[in-house]
Amino acid sequence: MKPAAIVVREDASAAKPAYVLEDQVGHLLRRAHQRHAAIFQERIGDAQLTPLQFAALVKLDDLGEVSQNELGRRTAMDAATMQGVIKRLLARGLIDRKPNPEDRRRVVLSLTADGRALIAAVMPNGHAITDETLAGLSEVERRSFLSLLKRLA
Amino acid sequence: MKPAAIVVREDASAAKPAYVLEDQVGHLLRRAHQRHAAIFQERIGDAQLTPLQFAALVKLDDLGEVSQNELGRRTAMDAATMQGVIKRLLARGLIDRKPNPEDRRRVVLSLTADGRALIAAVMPNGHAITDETLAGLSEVERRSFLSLLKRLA
DNA sequence: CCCCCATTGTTTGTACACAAACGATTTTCG
DNA sequence: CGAAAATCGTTTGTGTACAAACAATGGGGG
Repeated sequence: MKPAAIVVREDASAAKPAYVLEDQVGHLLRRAHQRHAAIFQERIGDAQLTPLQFAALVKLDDLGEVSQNELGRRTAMDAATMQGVIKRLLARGLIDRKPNPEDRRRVVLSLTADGRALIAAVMPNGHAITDETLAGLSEVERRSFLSLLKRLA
Repeated sequence: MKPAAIVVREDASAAKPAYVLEDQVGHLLRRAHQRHAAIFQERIGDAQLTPLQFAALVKLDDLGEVSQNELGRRTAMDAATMQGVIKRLLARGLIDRKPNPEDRRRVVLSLTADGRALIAAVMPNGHAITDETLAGLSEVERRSFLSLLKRLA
């Protein structure tokens, strides 16, 4: 005869592990990113400036002159996305764009005076945004979180 | 006379804190999310299924019947985004949609047999995706990271 | 009962995000 | 040298993401 123990838990704990959406990294990363975007928009101080546009300006400020694809690599945007970002920054007169005489495939991007002024003005807000996003974590937790996140990215 | 120590470091460490794009939470969250999306697409096992569509199906599987806005709240999508997701799932015949007789503003969403079959088939891949995204972190680090991330989201 | 207000789902417009295919160039290598 | 391969920037198409405005409906409070 079959011992009862054999069928115990067939329906409960022994079942396949539940897929709890709220516990999945992907879902949590998406929500954290959404929250950050909301904080950014509210705090950056320039209603038109988006996170990607800000990132492009910051990198351009660092690098001086770069090609479009190179800037894309430094800011983790693909070439197609870069198109739109550059177009909008050009339209606002924040960046300059000219052909590269040494390589006719490339363009040379750089900040305009307006671009430099804007980035200088909103840079402190960038720090505040990072801070506000991490509010709720202690100093130690922040360091730990950022270090782990960096390894995932 | 002025002691030299007073002006030491005026230009270097004492300058305003540098804004290093690569160290900002927002940028890291964005990149981690990008990487996760790439892993998802490669591993989910259904070329048409996106992370949001998968999330909607999972929640619908949990809840049985829900309204569109309610499903949006449970999956962190706003009403406008939900429109597109629902439209594509309907087009593929994975979900069903009918009016709610008790409230003529609402619709009732539920999985079709095809939807249930698909979600059952790809659920294990969902776990594998979470796992692969967290590869590189130890068990302890994963738990720590997820717990901190959850507090940010 | 009726007016105010909240909620539901929809539409429009802007901005990422990426695959895929393209022409123009530059580089590499046989 | 010259053909193949790689890189650069562009375009098209699909799919999030969200603000803002909308009509239709539902739920009170006076």
